[in-house]
This record gives sequence, C-alpha cells and structure tokens, in this order.
Amino acid sequence: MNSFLRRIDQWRLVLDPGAVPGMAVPGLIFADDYIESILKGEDVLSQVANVACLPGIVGYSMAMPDIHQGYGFPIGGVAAFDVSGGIISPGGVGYDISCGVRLLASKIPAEEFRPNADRVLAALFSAVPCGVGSVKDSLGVKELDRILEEGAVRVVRSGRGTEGDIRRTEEGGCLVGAEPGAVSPRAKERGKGQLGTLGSGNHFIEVQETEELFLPEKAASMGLSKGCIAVMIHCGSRGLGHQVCDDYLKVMRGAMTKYGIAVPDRQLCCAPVDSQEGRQYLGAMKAAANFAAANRQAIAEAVRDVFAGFFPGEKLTTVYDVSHNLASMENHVWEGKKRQLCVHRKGATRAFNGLPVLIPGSMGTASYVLEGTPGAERETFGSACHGAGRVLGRNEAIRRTSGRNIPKELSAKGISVMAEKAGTLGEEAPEAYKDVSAVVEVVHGAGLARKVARLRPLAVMKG
DNA sequence: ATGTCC
Repeated sequence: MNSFLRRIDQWRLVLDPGAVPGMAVPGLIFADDYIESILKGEDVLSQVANVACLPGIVGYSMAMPDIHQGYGFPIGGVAAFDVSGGIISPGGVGYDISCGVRLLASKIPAEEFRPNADRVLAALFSAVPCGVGSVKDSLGVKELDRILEEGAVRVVRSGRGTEGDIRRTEEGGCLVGAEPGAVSPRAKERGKGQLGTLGSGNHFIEVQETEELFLPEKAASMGLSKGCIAVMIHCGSRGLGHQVCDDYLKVMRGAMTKYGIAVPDRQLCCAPVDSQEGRQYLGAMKAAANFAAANRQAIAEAVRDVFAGFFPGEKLTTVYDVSHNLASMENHVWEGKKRQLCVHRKGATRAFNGLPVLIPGSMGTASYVLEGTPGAERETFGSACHGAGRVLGRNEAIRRTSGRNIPKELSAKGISVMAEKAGTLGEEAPEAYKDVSAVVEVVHGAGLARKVARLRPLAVMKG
C-alpha cells in the first residue's frame, strides 16, 4: 500500500489508483512527515483506497491528518458523492451520528477559576449524568419526536438557552428534513432517557483557559479573551444515534444486491443517495443529529447552571456548536462545475469560509479554535480535521497505561481530572493520540482552516 | 462510539 503513496507537497500525499482494484479516484491525504510516519504503520490507507471504489465518488477519497482506522470508512475521512449515481453510507458517518463540539466563552479569569476547579468538577458530575438511566425525567414519545424534528431549537424554545445559542449552532441547531418516523422504536427507547447526558470514551466537558490568540480580532468576535476560561463540551447522539447506525447498516446490507452495488468491504454497505433506503437513512441520520444538537444544548444549560453557582452574573456565551460526524447534501463547485453532492464527514469538521472549526485535543492537551477558508471550500468540500486522532487502539492504550496514576500525572501539569469510570483514563491517555498541534499545523499549512486560538485544559470531566 | 451480545 505504501508504494502507491506519493508526496506532492509539504502537506499532501496522494494515494494512486491501483492501490486496490476498482478505485474510481485517487486518495488525498493531508499529512506532513510526522503524520505520514504514523499512518504508514497502520492499515488505514486501505480504508482510504476502499472508499475510492464507491459509486459516484467525486474528486478524491480524502483523509485529514487525524486519520485513523474506523468502521469501513476511516475516521478523519471526507468523501463526496454525486447525487445522481452516488451513494450514502452509514459507515461514512459513523456510529456516533453528529458527535460534535460546543464551545462556551466567558470573561472569568483563569486565576479566579483555579481555586474552584475541584468543586466545579464535582458540581458538573451532579448536573450532567454520564450514563444511561441516570436522567430523572425521561422524554415522552411526542416530546422526543419534537426533539428529533427540531433539535436544539426545541430545547431553547422550551426555555433552556438563548437565540444566540441557535444562531451560533451549525444549521441553526436544526437539520431540516429530519424524519422521526424513520427512527426505529428501539432507537427511541434508547434515546428517551439520554437527553442531557455526556456519554463516555472520548466525550468530555472541559474547562479551558484561552492561552494564545493567533487572530485576536477574530477571537474577540467569538467572545474569546486571553487568560479567561471557556468550556468545551464534546458529545454526540448517545444510544439513539448508535441504534440508528446499527439499524441502517442492516437496511443497507439488504439494499446492496437490490441496487447491484459491489463494495470491497462489507462495512462500506450503502445505497444510492436517491433511493428509498438512502433517503430514509438521511432522514433518520438528521433526526439523530438533531438529538445530538439538543443534547449539547441541554448540557450547555446544565453547565451554565453550575457556573452560575460559583460565578454569579458571569455569562457563558456560545462560540459555536459543530458536528464532525455527518453526511450533508451540499452544493460545491468541482472542476468548474456546480454540483449537488452528498458530503460524508466522519471525524472531519465542516469548515465553511469564516465559520468556526472546533478542534478538541486529547485529554490533558490543548484544544484549538480555527476558522474555515475558501481553500477548504475549493479543495475539501469545505472540510477540516476534527481532533488529535488516535494512534493506539483502546485495548492497547489500556494495556500500556496499566498501573499508572493518570490524574496525578495531569495534576502535575495543573490539570484536574475526574472520571466516571477509571478505565476511561487509560484508553484516553494522551499518548493514545497524535499530537493535536501537529494535526492543526497541517490543516493550517494546507490552507483548509486558519488558527484563531489555542486553549489549555484546567479541569476535565470524563464519562 | 455503544444498555461493549437480544
């Protein structure tokens, strides 16, 4: 596989067709030498090549520098398919539909927060449940359907949030065309008690200090002040989105023979965008995405309640809320032609010109705020990276960190960490991830997104 | 990621 990889400049590698039989387009991987050295030791390039074989793919099978192995499609992958002749695939979105990031900004100086860090963390654990069955009032059938249809807008209209929250959420907090009826009863059963819950794994709530501004005016317009705290929320659609993915992987497996589609890996099962199965998945995916946006809105409100107790009168304003696991129908110009495309971003963030791109770091490392560029719109259908990206599998990370006291290690760096489950700390240890700063340098250098600010963690709540 | 097997 490595012999088909060709460096074209400091930030880009091309994977030539021929890497696997049937590639309709080449691969395009955003990587410097550091990222290249990591991905050559993994089996992720064959996933980039396999995606390039799917019907109707336009341009390249793309991968961001935080690429690592996923279900069928690589995490960090971007793939756009023509509406006519192209496909939509649940594996190109991922199990955690519309997993994403909300960032809240404040004018609270980091020095004022620091003495309160441990008490704030304890209060966050009380205010935001992590797991299942921990929500006091589970949603009724009708209310859940409204959440699936209206997303974060429903939460705000119920009195939990501001119009500014909606304005600064991707697509206004509500994907139009969501179909609650395409979401299975089982998925709804899993979701009804999970609104306002964080989940586990790499999901977190983190209190951060805005430590460096690269574009001070842009940062100021987002509400970010150097030396002040911000709160980052990283979570998704919980069991509901997971069940939607599971349900539609089964649907797509059946649809493959019906539409005569052959794929090199059964995890890439898919249906034509413009088919009954394709449209149904899109409607269900949007509903799950609305659930995820509502979830982050509910959590943001719970965070505000906690901070109101410690810092009365201080506002936490939304910088932005953006997903990094979605398929989206978008118009893009490619090779001089305007085309309607189904853009799959799996572990990749939409990076439209001037809009914020939120990049959570791994536990104990920096996070970044970037802004999208015309370069991204020209080259990657308006996409950039989504985070650090794993270098170690979960089991390998747990194995290598056994016996270590990770909270103590992070405490030595001035970071308070509390986790619901001790095991999460091992699988999320910093060395399980790539260097997020190096990942960000690649998308910045390649001109996909500009660095606006770097934030460093002060207190971390892990699921 | 995930009531880590209905």
